[in-house]
Amino acid sequence: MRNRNKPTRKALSELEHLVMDFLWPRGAATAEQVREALAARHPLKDATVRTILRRLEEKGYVTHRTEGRTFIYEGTERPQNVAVNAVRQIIDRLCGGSVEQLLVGMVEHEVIDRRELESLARKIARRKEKGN
Amino acid sequence: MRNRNKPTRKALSELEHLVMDFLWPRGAATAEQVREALAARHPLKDATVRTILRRLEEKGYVTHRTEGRTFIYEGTERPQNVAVNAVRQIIDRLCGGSVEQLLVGMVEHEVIDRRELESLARKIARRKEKGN
DNA sequence: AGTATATGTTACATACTGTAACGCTACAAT
DNA sequence: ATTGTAGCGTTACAGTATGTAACATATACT
Repeated sequence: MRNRNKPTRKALSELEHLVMDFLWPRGAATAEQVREALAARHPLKDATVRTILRRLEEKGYVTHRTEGRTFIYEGTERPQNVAVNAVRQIIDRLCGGSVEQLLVGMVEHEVIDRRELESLARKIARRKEKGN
Repeated sequence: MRNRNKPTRKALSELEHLVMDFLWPRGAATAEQVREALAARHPLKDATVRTILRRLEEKGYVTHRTEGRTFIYEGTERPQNVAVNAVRQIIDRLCGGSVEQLLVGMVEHEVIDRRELESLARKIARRKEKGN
């Protein structure tokens, strides 16, 4: 019901996503490390990788600090947060703002089983009961 | 855990979304009716509207049948289904495939309250118990 | 000084979006 | 039968996004 107005970052492109997939679990990395990591499935010149990193920074998904003359990039937000923001928008645009509608749909489409959902919800409710 | 492989339709652009926002609750409409509906907030030439409808059809969001020489457009899928597919992808790409991660995030970011979630889940579990 | 390395700047083809003009055809009114 | 009109088909075109990278520059070693 409420509406926490997050800055609504621009969406990630496919390649940008690939980079984040490496950066997120990893925490931080240099352009060269990113390039090496992607090299197997997606070989790119270093200039290309740096372009992507720069664009990611423009979009607000990463920041960098300098260490010597090397840029160390790091995600600004955890992927789940990005996920939540995206889902929030989906709920607003496609489910008339109703989380219930989404959950019902997810159960109907077997994204999650109704029993699983119930036990998960219970677990989350308990877990959050005291002290975050 | 399972992975119902939906065709992964291309995402809706802003304007396409506007059109669907009219088409979905409405059920079906002609290009002209769409144009009239959007006219207030977003005046467009009929050719433009028809372009959008054609693109929507290419993307698989609508179909049309002919009535006389007029095209009647209609959504192929309910918005909640589109939502569920989108969320499915988000879960895969951003939550490591874990619905739980998403739900936890949603509670943490107050997209839904933990108690609400629990009671909703309970309600859904009950409701779906018999029938369907 | 020369070489390797890291960043800065600029480019460019393709695709996607918003926007629409122009042209053709079938039906309605004269 | 002629012609205006409503409605579709085809084509266009500028702006932005995306994938991809070359070339220029600065700096740190050797």
